[in-house]
Amino acid sequence: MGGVKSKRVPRAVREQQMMDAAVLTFARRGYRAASMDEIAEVAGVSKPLVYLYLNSKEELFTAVIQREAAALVAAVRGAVEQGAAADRQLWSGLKGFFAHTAEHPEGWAVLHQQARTHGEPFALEVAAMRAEIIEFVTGLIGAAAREAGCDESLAEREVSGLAHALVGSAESLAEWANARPEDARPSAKETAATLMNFAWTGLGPLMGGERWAPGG
Amino acid sequence: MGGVKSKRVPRAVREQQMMDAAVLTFARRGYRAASMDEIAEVAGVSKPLVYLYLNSKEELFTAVIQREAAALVAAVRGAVEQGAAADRQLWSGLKGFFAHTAEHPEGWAVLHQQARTHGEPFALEVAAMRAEIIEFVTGLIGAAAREAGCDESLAEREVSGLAHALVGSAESLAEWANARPEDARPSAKETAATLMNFAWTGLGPLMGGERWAPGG
Amino acid sequence: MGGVKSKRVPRAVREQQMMDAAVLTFARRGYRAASMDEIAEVAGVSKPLVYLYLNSKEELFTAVIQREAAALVAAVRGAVEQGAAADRQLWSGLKGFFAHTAEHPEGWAVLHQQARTHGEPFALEVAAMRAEIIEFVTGLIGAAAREAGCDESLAEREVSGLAHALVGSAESLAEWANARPEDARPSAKETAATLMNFAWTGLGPLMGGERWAPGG
Amino acid sequence: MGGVKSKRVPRAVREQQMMDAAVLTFARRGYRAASMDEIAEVAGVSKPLVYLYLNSKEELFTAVIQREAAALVAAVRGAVEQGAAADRQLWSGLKGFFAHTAEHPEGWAVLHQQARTHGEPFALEVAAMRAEIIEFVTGLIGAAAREAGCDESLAEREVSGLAHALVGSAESLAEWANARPEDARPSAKETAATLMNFAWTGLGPLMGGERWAPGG
DNA sequence: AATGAATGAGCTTTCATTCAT
DNA sequence: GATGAATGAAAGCTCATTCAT
Repeated sequence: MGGVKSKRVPRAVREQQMMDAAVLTFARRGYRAASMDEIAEVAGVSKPLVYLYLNSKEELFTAVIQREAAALVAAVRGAVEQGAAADRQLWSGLKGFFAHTAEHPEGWAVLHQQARTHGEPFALEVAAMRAEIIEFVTGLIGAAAREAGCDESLAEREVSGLAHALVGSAESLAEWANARPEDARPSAKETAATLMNFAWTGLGPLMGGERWAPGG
Repeated sequence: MGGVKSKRVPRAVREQQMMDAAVLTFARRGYRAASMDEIAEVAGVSKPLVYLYLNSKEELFTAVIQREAAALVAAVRGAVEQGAAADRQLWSGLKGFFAHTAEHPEGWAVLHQQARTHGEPFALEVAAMRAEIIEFVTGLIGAAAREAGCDESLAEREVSGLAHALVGSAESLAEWANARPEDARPSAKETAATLMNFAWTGLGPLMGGERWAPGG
Repeated sequence: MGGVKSKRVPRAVREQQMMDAAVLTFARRGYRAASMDEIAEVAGVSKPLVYLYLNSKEELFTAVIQREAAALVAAVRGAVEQGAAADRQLWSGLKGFFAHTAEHPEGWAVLHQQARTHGEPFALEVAAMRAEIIEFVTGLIGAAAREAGCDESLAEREVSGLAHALVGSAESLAEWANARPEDARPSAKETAATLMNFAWTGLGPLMGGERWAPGG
Repeated sequence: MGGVKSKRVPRAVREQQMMDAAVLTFARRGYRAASMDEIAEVAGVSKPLVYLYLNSKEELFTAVIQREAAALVAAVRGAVEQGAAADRQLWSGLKGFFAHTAEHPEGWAVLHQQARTHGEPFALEVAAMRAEIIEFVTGLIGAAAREAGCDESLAEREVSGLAHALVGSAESLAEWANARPEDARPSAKETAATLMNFAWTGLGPLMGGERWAPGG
């Protein structure tokens, strides 16, 4: 591996190559089992160069987490139909989320599986990203409540729980979708639809035949 | 830990002590970062004894996973009100689930965070347990559909997605609840209620003021 | 392994069982790689009992070497036709030697391969046995010289070298014979004949058509 | 040992230093008892470097065996007077053999004592080298037979036995010579002469006063 | 006469990290 | 900008040996 030997590459580019290699390797082996040797080899450079640019395994991992987290948030934010109704905003955001996690399965695996399970410093990094998304969803739920004209009926705390449940189920579904064999893997749209039906309509009404549908 | 030095303990007992220590240590450090030295120390025995009884780190981890998975499944099964309506069964099962994960946070962390992220052999162990629960939930959704008189309206595949979404959101909530500071941690009942409202009623109806409530 | 569980066996018998197990295990694994655990298991007893009777791995090995060495010397001495001509004595002694090493391949392997290659204390034990045999052979060569009427013609030192060469070649042949596949393994008599032709007649005369034969 | 601290040595050189150290240590302690720690220390490097270059104890041992075997075969081949009469060829080859084993006692000990007694993979390595030499000796015996005009008189199988006996006795003598105290150690020439007298002339004729001598 | 329970010490191996060029 | 050479520290695992019964 390591592809074509390309010497004398500018620092910024090399750093990205190293982080790409790191994402792959962390996803494949797990944080601890991934060795700097393998990362360097996959990146096609010598180990000292990795240290020269990224300083240490911890810093490298942190850098990777931050890069992947930022990319994910950007993808979601970019997908949301700003100004639309709450359910439409959620729907579009979810499509963006599932599309990104499907296109970057290793990045998602690093964020969702590795970063959260290998010590506080890394977990906090992910928590920060998650907080951003939770805040966004919380806002949406509040907006939906106002749209429905039900002021005060939802306690702050209840909303927080709901937002966590929603985000959590989205994360679970993303992992589940990526783990499926390629030929049975649902599209981002399908996954988002499943979640909207589940979370917006609710199982009870669903049983009664109701469905959520992307409205006007 | 390490507690009182109790020498000459029968094998069966020592094995449980070792597995207790292992659960704690795997949860605290992660599978790879947990050292057999630390596990032995926490168990209050020498390392060779751990190897004598549990053979290797992998086997110890597997044994731990199996024990914790069995305990969790037993807790959920034991909590379900058999014969009740589908929503009541789900409600009681969820209470059992959240109660168990709250009482055994390390066991839950090992199952949810460690076992699934450190290689196929371990992940498969958890997958087997998960399959058991998914099957149960799938059955409940089917029952609910029949109760509501909506034959055929739910495709096999849609049900599977919904079951995954439900179980996934329960897992996420359990993790979230356990991660909260102790004084802000919701009770199992509260967490179960949040999830029932979210998943059974649905966000849409919820906004309209509807609530799910444990019916007669 | 370990055969039938026979409890409460007198010490002398148990010790022999243990040494049998040790011979087998040392031959199979080598001195260092043979574990006291395996020896105890093969002997069908618990490890502490081995220590109670044989004290340590070193002492066990020493005891094994001494027993096997004594048995081999006894076999050779018993086979020699006392009073016969020198070449007949050698011939009968060699037959005894090859017969014993063929019937006790593990014992021979321990003496020849293990005892000599794992430190002075053990090597000396074998050297003592070897000295006994070398002395016997040296005597035979001296006798042969007298029979042939060639006094003084053989220096002390030359005789010693010849005796070593003869014994060494016998040892090599024994190892070689035991290492052959069972169906191609020569009998003790055949091996002894090969050696007599080689060592007594000599390759030169042999080429001229001469052969050694067990004379009257 | 460990000698002068010479830092930053090219890999090829270091590898030879490590193998030198390994030969010494394996000969002194035996394969199993030799620790990688001691080998590294004798080589004057850190243990990880030994692993970096030689990969594992098994591979290191194999590399050592192959190097020493090749050196021994080269020494013998180089010493043989090609084209001379069969006995002269044998005589010169033996001198080369005993000279090499005397100059490289540790290498010889590793080949003869350690490699053959620590498991198939290593034993096969030595067997391959031995087969080369046996083949050479077999050829010589055949040539001698032709020179003496005795066609057909020697069965294939008998020749094989004789070659093994000859090589075996040479090996035994080499070991014996190296084991003697330095002041009583025979020269390579003396040892070769002893063996020629023993093996070529034969004890019987020898007793009658005949001697083998390096002919014209 | 015999054993289940237990350990100190040591081994092979790996890894994150640095130095000198 | 880039690397071959090198290591301190620790991890998983095993073994000879002993204690208490």
